Order: sequence, then structure tokens, then C-alpha cells
Amino acid sequence: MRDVASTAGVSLKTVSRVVNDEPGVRPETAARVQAAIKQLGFRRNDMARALRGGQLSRTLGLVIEDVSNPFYSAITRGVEEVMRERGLMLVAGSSDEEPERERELALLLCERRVEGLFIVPAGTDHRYLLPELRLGMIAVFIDRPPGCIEADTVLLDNVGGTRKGVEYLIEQGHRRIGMIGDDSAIFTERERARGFREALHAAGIPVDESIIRFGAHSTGAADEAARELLALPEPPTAVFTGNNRITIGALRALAATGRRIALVGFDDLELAEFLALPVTVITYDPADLGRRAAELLSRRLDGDNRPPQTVILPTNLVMRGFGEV
Amino acid sequence: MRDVASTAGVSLKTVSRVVNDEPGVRPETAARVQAAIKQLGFRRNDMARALRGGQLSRTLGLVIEDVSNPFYSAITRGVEEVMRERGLMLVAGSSDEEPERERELALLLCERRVEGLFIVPAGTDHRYLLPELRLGMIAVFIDRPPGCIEADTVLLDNVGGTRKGVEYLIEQGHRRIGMIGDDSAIFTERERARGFREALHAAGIPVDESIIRFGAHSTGAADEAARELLALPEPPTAVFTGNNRITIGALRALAATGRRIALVGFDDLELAEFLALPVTVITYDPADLGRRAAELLSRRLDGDNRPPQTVILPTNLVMRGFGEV
DNA sequence: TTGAAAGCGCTAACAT
DNA sequence: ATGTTAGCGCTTTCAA
Repeated sequence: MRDVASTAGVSLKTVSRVVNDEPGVRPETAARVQAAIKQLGFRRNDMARALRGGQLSRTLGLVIEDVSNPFYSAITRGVEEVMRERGLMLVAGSSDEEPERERELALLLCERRVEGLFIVPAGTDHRYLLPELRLGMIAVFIDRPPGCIEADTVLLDNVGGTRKGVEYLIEQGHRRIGMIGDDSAIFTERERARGFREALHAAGIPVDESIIRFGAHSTGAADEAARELLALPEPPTAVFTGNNRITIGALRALAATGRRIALVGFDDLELAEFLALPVTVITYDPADLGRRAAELLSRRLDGDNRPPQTVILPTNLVMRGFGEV
Repeated sequence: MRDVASTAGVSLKTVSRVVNDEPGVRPETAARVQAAIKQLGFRRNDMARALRGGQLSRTLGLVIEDVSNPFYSAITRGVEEVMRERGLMLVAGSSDEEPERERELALLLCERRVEGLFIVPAGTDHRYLLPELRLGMIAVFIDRPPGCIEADTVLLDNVGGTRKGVEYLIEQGHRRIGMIGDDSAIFTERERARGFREALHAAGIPVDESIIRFGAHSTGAADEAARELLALPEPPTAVFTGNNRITIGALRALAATGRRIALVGFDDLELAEFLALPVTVITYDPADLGRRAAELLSRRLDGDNRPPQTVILPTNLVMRGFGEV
């Protein structure tokens, strides 16, 4: 910028005025400056700008489990949609479900002076954020609540969604209903397990722990769990699967064994309508998780000081005719 | 940081030393500084740090069509994997296939002094980057080549992949093969169209333009195009679909009309193995596009000065037994 | 309409 | 082992 100033034969401040479209520059002076800018290929340094101008990085941070998981990238998209209007950019990182990495990323983003933080928590203790929050950092949690601190949160109706799914199976006449879930360290999974049990209790059906499996964190593990259930002397006639990876694993097990039991799963499946065994699913709009979180953050940015909010997003039961016995 | 220094009763530089784990500080002094840091909730300002330290933002920029499209988020993931080792973060933005927005985003990222730029181009003229490149910015293009400039590029073997797919149909005995493609303004689509024509020529089959449709940019448009082809007095016995959205549209048309023609599509489909009408596809590893691009950028960061490289990634034909007449 | 000087938070180079 | 000084590139006073 100094070079531009000397090339154009004006002062630093005049260049700054031109670059930022500030008034008070004669058109001919501005033109001379513009020429110098073009000639030197000058581009304003946003970091220096932010440094002087009160630390506004015009950036938001996002810590998610895996940027390539369609569920999470839909969240990213929702956040981006809302934030684009404010001219904010998004820095994202994958925690890979490791609490330590989540912490590192979040703190790194704070060092970068992001104006706000979206976190899909991997860990269960977020006190490490307390100093930041005290200094004005804004954090919004997505899909899972924060641990040991209070903050704005957007969740799915995991319990209600699962209840709807299991109730649907019960309506179809099933009494022996199993469940395959992810690691029960994961909040959403515990909630879904709760919904599962509640639905059975409400229908007066005893919960048989022998047809419930947790810890299926991959498609392969789910496949295996499903085979175990099928191999039981008294296998379930229906199974509720806790997320889309697990549903796929169960489908694989069914395809491989040629067995056919009723299946209802949490999360929508791409192409679900074309599957050889159409599966009923609990759906929701993942981008909406991002949008709602972005709206909460947006309000905080505008000075909203109300106590932390928790938003619960509804789910839908999409029947695809594979619930019958 | 000044506050920390005065609280701990030391100089600014000593605090800096402690924060950056530089040697030459007595443990007890360091402890006093640490205490002050904790007390004040101090966190190093990365922007100021970068400003002083020669503009290293430790950040890379990524401009893609849509962060929520699984194809692109896989690219993001690939880039992230490689860059994480270098401690670099990723700022991403969606161009929504608009050249103007691509330009804005790219230039904005340059203002932020990213250390490199990954671009999935929406536009066809990238001369706007020339001043940046001259000043040392590194840009790597992904999936589509840059226009009017030279730069490192990672592409898929669109022509070869399509040829393989069409040749497979020909081997199955098809002679009347149609194609449904996306907007032919898109590079990959033109390449795939070329592969399609080449395969037919090589087999001595005349190209019948009446069973070729372009411009199917959405699943709905593809559905419609497929119905048109099926309604022809002499419909094709097989169709090559130019990408996964189009394949899905064609599947929808087939499901709705109850017709059954052979289908081979570019791009893999999630759950393809479970579809009622298993479809043969041309697959590749989208994350690999990101990884290879990141490796190219990585090398440039390390001072590699060779002329721009273009890497072409291979594709595979995955037969799923729906090629027969 | 334009410019000079101060300073954002930090670190590199040079004292002490 | 610690402190001082200067300056990264810009914007914000305040003055001309």
C-alpha cells in the first residue's frame, strides 16, 4: 500500500480512502491511485485491516466430525447460506470424533479471532471454552449439547423421532423389536435408545436386552450386529437402526443372508425410494440444523443477550412400505 | 499480551517467549507468566502474529460449487487430510456454479492472504488471478481446468471413463445407445460427450443426435429427458448418463414408466448395490482429487518451481449387471 | 480534499 | 535470562 501511495504520488491515507470507497477523494486523484493499484497488482491485506479495525476477522469457525460426511456437509451448507448475507466466511475442521482434536481446533479458531464458533461436539466437557466465552466469543452447539457449560444449542428430536419409528413398527403388529445403535457415548445415540425404550414401555412391551446392540460405529459393525440378531434362536421380527450407516449395514446383512425382517432407521437414505427393500426412515432437514444455528449466532452477533437457547428440530416418519412383517 | 506482561511483572517479549515455547526463560518466570495468562484468559492473536511474521496465514482457500454436495465435500476431505499434517486450515466457500461468485470468493481469499487456493472453476476465464499469481499466490484447479491461464490441475479421465462405459454397452450388444448429459458449458460434460462419441465411432456405430440430450442440470430435468427418449418411436435400448444426478433422474423415469433399458452412469451412487435396478457406473475416488491437488499445492509451498502440472485420475467401470438388453 | 502520526498485537533483531 | 526498539499493513484520529 505504501508502494501504491508513492507510485501515485499521494499519501497512505488517500490510498486507503480509495481502496475502501471512502468519500473525500477527488475523482482524478482516485483514478491515479487506481492506476497504481492495477499496475502493482495491489490487494488489500485483510489481516492487517482486521488487526487495526478492532479484530473483526469476518470469519466463523466450524468444528464438525467429518467434512465429507453428507450429514455434516449439509449442516455446513445451512450455516453458509445464512452467513453469506453477512459477508462472513467459514473456516472448517474435522474433529474425527476425537475430543482432543475438537478442543485443539476450537481453540485454534479462537486464536484466529473468528467471530463465532459452531461446534458439533466430540467431547463431553467444554469448560475449555469458558475463558473465551467470558471474553465475548460466541459458541453455538449443533446436533449434540455442550458438556459442563451452557450455550445456544440446536438439536434434533431424537427421542420423539425414534418413538415414532418404533410406534410404527408396533402398529404393524411387531412385538419382538430389536435395535442396533452406535456407540452409546454419543448423545444422539443415547437419546434414540431412550426413545426406543419409551415406545416399547408405552405399548406395554417388555424390553428384551438380548436383541439390542450398541457400539456399531461403522457399517461393517452394524452388518455384523444384524447378523448376530438374525442368528438368534428367537430373532426379532423388526429392527430399529440408530443412524444411516447402521441402516446400510443392516441392509447388507439382510441382502447377504436373504432374510427379511422389518426395518426402520434414523436418518434418510439417498436413493431410498429405489432400494430393492424400501426402508422406512426418520428424516429431517440437516441443512436446517445449520441454518438455525447460524440464526442463533447471528442474533448474538447483533447483541442479543438472552440466556442460552436450545432449539429442537422436528423429525418426520417417511413410510416406504417395509414395515410389515 | 501487554496486560499479561504487566500482571506478571515482566516484559512483552518474555510473555511472547513463554507463549511460543521459546527457550531462554527461567521456569519460575514462565510459571508467573502462565499464571497471568490463565488469570486473564489470554489467547495469542493469530492475526497479529501472522502480520508480523511475514504474512503466513496458515490458511488455504477452497472455492467449490457447493459445500454440501457429497462429491465436493469428499474433495474437501481429501484436501484437509493432506493439509492437516502441515497445520493448515481450510476456508471454504460455495460458488453455486456462478463465475462471478467464484471470482469474488477467490479474490476475497487472496485478500485474506491464504497461502494457496483450490478452485473448482465455475467460470472459464481466470485471468483475474494473474496479478495474484505474479505476486506468489498458488492456485490448483480441481475437476475442471482453468481458462486463459496455466496452473496445476487435477482432472478425472472423463473421456476414458465414458468410453469404457459405452464400450461395455456395445459389448452387451447394444447398437442404439443414447446419452443424457448436463449443461455442455461444463467442461466435464463436454469431455464425457466426447468419450461417448469416440466410443461409438470406434465401434463403427453412427451417432444418432436424436437420442442425445444435454442441459439436464437437475434430477428433474434428467427425468424429463429420459421420458422423452423412452417416448420416441424408436427409443434407445441403452442410455449413458453423464453424472449421478442424471442417473437418478433416469432411474426415476424408468421406475415411473415401468420401462427397462440398459443404463450406465458416470459417478458412483451411494447404495448402488441395493438398488432395485442395479446400475453399472463409472467410479473414481473423489477424495483423491482433493488429495492430489493438496499434494501439488504442498510441493509448490515447498518451493517447487516446475511448470504447471496436470494430473489425470483414472476411473473404474463397476458392473452391476444392468447392462444387458 | 489531503496528509502526518499513532497504534492495533505481535515478533525479530538487537541490547543488557 | 530478560528487556527495548522497531515495524508488519492498515485505519483512525486530528490537523492542514
